[in-house]
Amino acid sequence: MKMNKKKNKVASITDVANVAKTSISTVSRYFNNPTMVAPAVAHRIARAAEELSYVRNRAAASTRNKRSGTVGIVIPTLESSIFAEMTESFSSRLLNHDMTMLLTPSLYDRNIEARIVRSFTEHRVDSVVLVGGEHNDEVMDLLDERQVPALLVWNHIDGHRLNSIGVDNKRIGCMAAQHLVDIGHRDIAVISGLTDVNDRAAGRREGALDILASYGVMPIPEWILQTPYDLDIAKSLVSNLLLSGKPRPTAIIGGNDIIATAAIWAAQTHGLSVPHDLSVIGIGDFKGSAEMVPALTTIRIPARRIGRMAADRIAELIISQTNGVSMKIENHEVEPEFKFRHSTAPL
Amino acid sequence: MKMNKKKNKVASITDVANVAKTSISTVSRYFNNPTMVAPAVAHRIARAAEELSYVRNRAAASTRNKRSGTVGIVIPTLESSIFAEMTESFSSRLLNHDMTMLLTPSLYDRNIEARIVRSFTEHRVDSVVLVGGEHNDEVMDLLDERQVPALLVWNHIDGHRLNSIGVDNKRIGCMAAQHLVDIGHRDIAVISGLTDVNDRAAGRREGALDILASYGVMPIPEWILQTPYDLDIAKSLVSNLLLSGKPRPTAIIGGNDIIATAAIWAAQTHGLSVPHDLSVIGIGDFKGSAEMVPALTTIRIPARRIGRMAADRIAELIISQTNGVSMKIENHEVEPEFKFRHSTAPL
DNA sequence: TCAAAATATGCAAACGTTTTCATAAAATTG
DNA sequence: CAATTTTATGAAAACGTTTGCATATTTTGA
Repeated sequence: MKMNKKKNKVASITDVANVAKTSISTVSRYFNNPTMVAPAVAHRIARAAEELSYVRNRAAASTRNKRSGTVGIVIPTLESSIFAEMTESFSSRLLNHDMTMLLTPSLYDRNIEARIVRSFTEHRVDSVVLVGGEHNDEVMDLLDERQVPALLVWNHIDGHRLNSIGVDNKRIGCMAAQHLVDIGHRDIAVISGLTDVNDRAAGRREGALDILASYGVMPIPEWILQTPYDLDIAKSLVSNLLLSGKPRPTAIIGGNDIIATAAIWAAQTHGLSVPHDLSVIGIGDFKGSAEMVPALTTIRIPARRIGRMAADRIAELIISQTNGVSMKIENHEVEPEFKFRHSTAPL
Repeated sequence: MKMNKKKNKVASITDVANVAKTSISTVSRYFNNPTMVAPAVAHRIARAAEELSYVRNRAAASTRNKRSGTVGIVIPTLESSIFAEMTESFSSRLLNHDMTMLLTPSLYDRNIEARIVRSFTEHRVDSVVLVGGEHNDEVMDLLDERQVPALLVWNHIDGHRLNSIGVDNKRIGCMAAQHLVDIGHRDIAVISGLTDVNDRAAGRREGALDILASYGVMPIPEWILQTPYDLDIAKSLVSNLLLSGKPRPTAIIGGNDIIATAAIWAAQTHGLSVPHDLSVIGIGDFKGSAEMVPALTTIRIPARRIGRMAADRIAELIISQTNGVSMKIENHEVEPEFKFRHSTAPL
């Protein structure tokens, strides 16, 4: 039965120092740089900390040393696993660098995003990662003024003023369209995500349409559609397209695997067989795309790799900023990968 | 062209006070309790803050007032959208309470979970949210010693020493089994999640088997299986089951919608029709379960509601702790909902 | 009009750390 | 063994806030 100095306050570094009969400086060093304290003292500190169940206060530490050990990431959504894989690998890699992730979904709303980034800066995150290249001025200014190392993930944006790691969405759109053309399709619908709030979606659509145009098989306007990344909405959109009574496309490019999946289910619901009656290609290669029936032909975006690279890059940026050396902006492109499965077939 | 007091340091409350010709106390009050400062002064402060692009430092604030404005939540995984809906509604509701979420996935590993919780306490989160009822002693001790208000979500655990909000998983297991029995099935396989790392999975399986036993239709051992919540693995597990050459069940209870979906795809891949040749029921009602073909019969867990309630409860716990009043532990049960769709049919 | 009450402000201490600088002790060198 | 270098330690300042207390100012009430 031990008694605490102050009534049920949690132990501070001072308490540990007292019990260990040493100074708070030494205790601090013990935790941050164990090798510089003598073994005997180290042992006393360890015992004291144990006995008092001391937990260091990183918030307090950050007031002095500027580093909070957190990095904030805002992603459009947690749902539908689009960013889940990336975030998950990012987070576990970050743990290796002894940092903690602050994650908040913005629901594809740039104003919410701005609000979140502001909150992040109030908490003095060491770094911020954002999805895509389009952000409110407020966000850019904030990051700029405060010199917060920032990283854009998911798409590659050549020459962006911020670091980025991701894929070239336009190129991916091209690849998808090219595949369908290659296997003989000419009547192709392009169903993208919401291009005004989502630069990835815009890039992909642009790439797809470019290719189609170059082959002289530009879709009729009714075949160029947009939908949120939502199975429910996308499925009914495609249902309408298929049931309109108008000429039906022989193939559909989905802006991502969600849309492609929704398209397949819409077709199946109305008795159409994929790929026999309709070919569908997606983008992303999300969890489950390879297992569904028919397995989805798609362009794989290496999400886990992006997450891992992002974490490493962040760590790099932070230590270099701590050391006062400024790093060159880098825009790194990662390679997409075409996955030919069973949801597309030659005409 | 304005010049800063110190070379390119970010503005602090002191700088704001100087520019606004008032004291830091007043500036502090302006941000925390705007009504107590006179309009004229408030206006000067607002201008000064604007001019200096001042961002308050909540990390510093927390050293004095004990509240960091963050809550830490650890969930098993970000993937497969199991917890995504809950987390998303939790997070946006939390924003209403002016708090920020620290989220980290534990990958169903209790040691990682413990490590994360420790990191959370180092960052002095105001509260911790955990999924399920089974956690390392270290976690429980830490929460206990430091009196961190904690909340368990996802399953209802009567009489747990921590607050909880969730469903009764055993009961859900019962509902699923009951449905299949009701529509005439007797040869039923039960494929659960990993029961040793997942008390939800264990509860569901127990409930299902209880019901089946009570009808005298206990599955043969080969029909009681476990798998991680992974479409890939689950699908091949079910494939093996269906192709074993041994007698085939007429129905499968999936431990969650992932497993159920995998079961359907496995069946379809091998030319079996669902629900004609095989009925499949899931648990969860994840995104897409209603849209797939056939639409999945499942027991809905109201994830968004749980998330919202959790955020509100957390806010409550924190303010009551700030005020020094201690709240009674509450274990709140939320109602699951049976969704009869097209993946199950009478025998 | 004057005392009393309410309101607005500032001072200074406190929060729990890290880190610079100085110094004491120990190890190394010749 | 003395002179020098290395290592380990502590004192104290600093980080950016909040808040209790005291005081100055304004408002209220009779």
